Amino acid sequence: MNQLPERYQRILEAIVSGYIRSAEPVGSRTISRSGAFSLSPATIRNVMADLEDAGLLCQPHTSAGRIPTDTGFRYYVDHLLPVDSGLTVEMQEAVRRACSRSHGGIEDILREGIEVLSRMTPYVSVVSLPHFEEMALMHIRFVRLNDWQILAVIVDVSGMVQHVMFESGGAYDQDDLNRFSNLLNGMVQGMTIQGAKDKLFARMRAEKNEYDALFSRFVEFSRRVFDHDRNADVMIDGKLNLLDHPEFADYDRMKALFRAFEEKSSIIRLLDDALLGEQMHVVIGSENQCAELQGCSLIMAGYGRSGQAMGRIGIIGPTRMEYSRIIPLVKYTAGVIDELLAAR
Amino acid sequence: MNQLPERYQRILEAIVSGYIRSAEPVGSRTISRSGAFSLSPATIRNVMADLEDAGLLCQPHTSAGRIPTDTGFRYYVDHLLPVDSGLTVEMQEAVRRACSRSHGGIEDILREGIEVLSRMTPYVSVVSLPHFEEMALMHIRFVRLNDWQILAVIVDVSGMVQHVMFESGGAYDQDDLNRFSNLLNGMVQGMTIQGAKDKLFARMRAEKNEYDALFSRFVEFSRRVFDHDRNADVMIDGKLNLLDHPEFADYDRMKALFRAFEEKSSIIRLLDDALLGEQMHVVIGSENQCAELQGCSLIMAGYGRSGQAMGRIGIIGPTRMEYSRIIPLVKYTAGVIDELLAAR
DNA sequence: TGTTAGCACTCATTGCCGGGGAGCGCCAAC
DNA sequence: GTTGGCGCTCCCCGGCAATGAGTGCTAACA
Repeated sequence: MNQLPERYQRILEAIVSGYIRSAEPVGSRTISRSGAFSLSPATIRNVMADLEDAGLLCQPHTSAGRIPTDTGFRYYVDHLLPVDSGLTVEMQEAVRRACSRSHGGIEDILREGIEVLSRMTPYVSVVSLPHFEEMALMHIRFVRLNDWQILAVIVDVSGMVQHVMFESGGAYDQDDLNRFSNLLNGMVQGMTIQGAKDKLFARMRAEKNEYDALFSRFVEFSRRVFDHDRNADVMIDGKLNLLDHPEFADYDRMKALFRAFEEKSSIIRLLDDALLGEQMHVVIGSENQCAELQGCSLIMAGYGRSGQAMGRIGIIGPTRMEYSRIIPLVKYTAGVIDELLAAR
Repeated sequence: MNQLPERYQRILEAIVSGYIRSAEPVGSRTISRSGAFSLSPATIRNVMADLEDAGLLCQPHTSAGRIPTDTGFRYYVDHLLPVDSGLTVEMQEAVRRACSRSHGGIEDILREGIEVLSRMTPYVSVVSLPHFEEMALMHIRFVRLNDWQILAVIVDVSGMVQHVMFESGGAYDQDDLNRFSNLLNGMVQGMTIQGAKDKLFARMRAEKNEYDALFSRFVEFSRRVFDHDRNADVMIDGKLNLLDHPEFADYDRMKALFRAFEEKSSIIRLLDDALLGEQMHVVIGSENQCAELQGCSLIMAGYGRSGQAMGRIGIIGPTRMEYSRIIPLVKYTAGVIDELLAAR
């Protein structure tokens, strides 16, 4: 989209932010009387007609005001967003306090993060967890629960803990398991789950040692951890917020939306699709391919440690979203998470 | 409620099940033509007027058919429920297969349980987890993650696993921690969390041993596990099912309902309120005190091990619910869970 | 005494119509 | 390039009548 003349930009900006505020089509009179322009409605109408020809505005029906098209919102986000971020010190404080409250693993930090986001905005907040299989292993340990059950606890460097319970199929006391844990730790520490799995299988074929039976059992049962439910890879908070927006007042629309949140898979795809390289990513309206999420925009930012992207945190709302406030907010939140991860 | 004459019972039964099927007020003509009675609409009307006087039926407006009141549903459930349970062998099989699929802890079993319930019915399924604090401890173990972080893994007899991460505040190698784990296990195994906490505090005051610093740290940080979020004590599945029922087509009503599911606290209260002694418990319509859940009924059953109640599993739906199918289904599911718990 | 047919009545729902109002496009004038 | 004016379109809303389902009541019948 090539640059628009100054006046056109200002009028587009007025229409977009007016529409964001009111959720109603914006008419020429409204803009003329807003005081920002000393132009008559007729003049504004001419400009609006041109903006409509350019595909930035549209009319719900012949005699209604204009609303921005997705392209119009895109132009607004790319060129017209107020530099004054609208991110107050109070908001920054709230985000930082919430995220720092948790002393637990990364999962807790992220949960607090989306929780504060959906409390501070009238939208839905989402976050994708680090992909467990791709993370580096920090620790594996086996715990003897009783004669026949063993618990394997697996911790990755980001502090995510997974556990899997399996039948031991033999008599092992805790000292056996401790030795085995130490052995395993020495072998796989720092590797990814996938890498560890490969190495273990290779080693298993190569040597027959005393831990063989237990060991193959562990590999077998740990598949439940490794091939774990991808739906658990995303957390969502504030779904109810969306019910307050007039664009979702339609029952079927709302149903589709909640179905998407329940399924989670389309949300995961949406978060994953964005190039992990970019810091901020804004998907506007029909730019997302998910049928249930038509009419929604998604603002997201990557988080991670030492430059390594681990996942994305973001906000989903109606296309008519307060971009000027949400974009810096999401960006700031991702930054806070980065800091907290770096400090571990 | 005293016993009604045979004909009154049969007509009430016809109205209730008709209303359950159609969600529409049932008129005298409909019943007369259903074939079950060789009575004219006029006669039926007389009976219906009497049933209305008795408080079992009501009319949405003067010239509409009748719908059952909550009292009417209660009478239906208590006296008229078909003995033929409506629980097919296929349904039993499906429940058993789903619950047995998980080889993990009790949490997985329960998750599969409510998942199959909400797939087999058009309602919401809920389950309360065993109260962690009241469960007997099976195992505590400490894992050294790195120089400054320690992970405590706590397993209760039902197989629920909780973990808490804390700063060690000193140098401990894994062997230290193993010794400490063994010591602790010897002390608290079989006790409830609450009992263990009390004992640990007493012991801490009495003796000063080499693990003191670490130990007090563990107690301090484990409060996060012990005083954990009660919202996690209930799982809910199939919320979307409710959107298909006409009684929740009203936007505000639906909003309130989803808010209740998001908050979870009222669901927990509802599940907890029922006397744990009773096997089956049916709460009909306004019998529940929760404002957001007006117009809903709840059918629940206790599950547990060796006669000891651990929690409750149930189904929430509109007052107009298929009681004849759901009551035996919930009962059966709870039974399957009992069996699986007994087998561990 | 229980059952039935008939009739008048009530009330929600639906479709239709017309007025009011918001907003636009176009045009002519400045 | 800007403005005022005019006619036009379309949504929205209230009123109105027709429809239909279902009731209560009453009188007649077995």
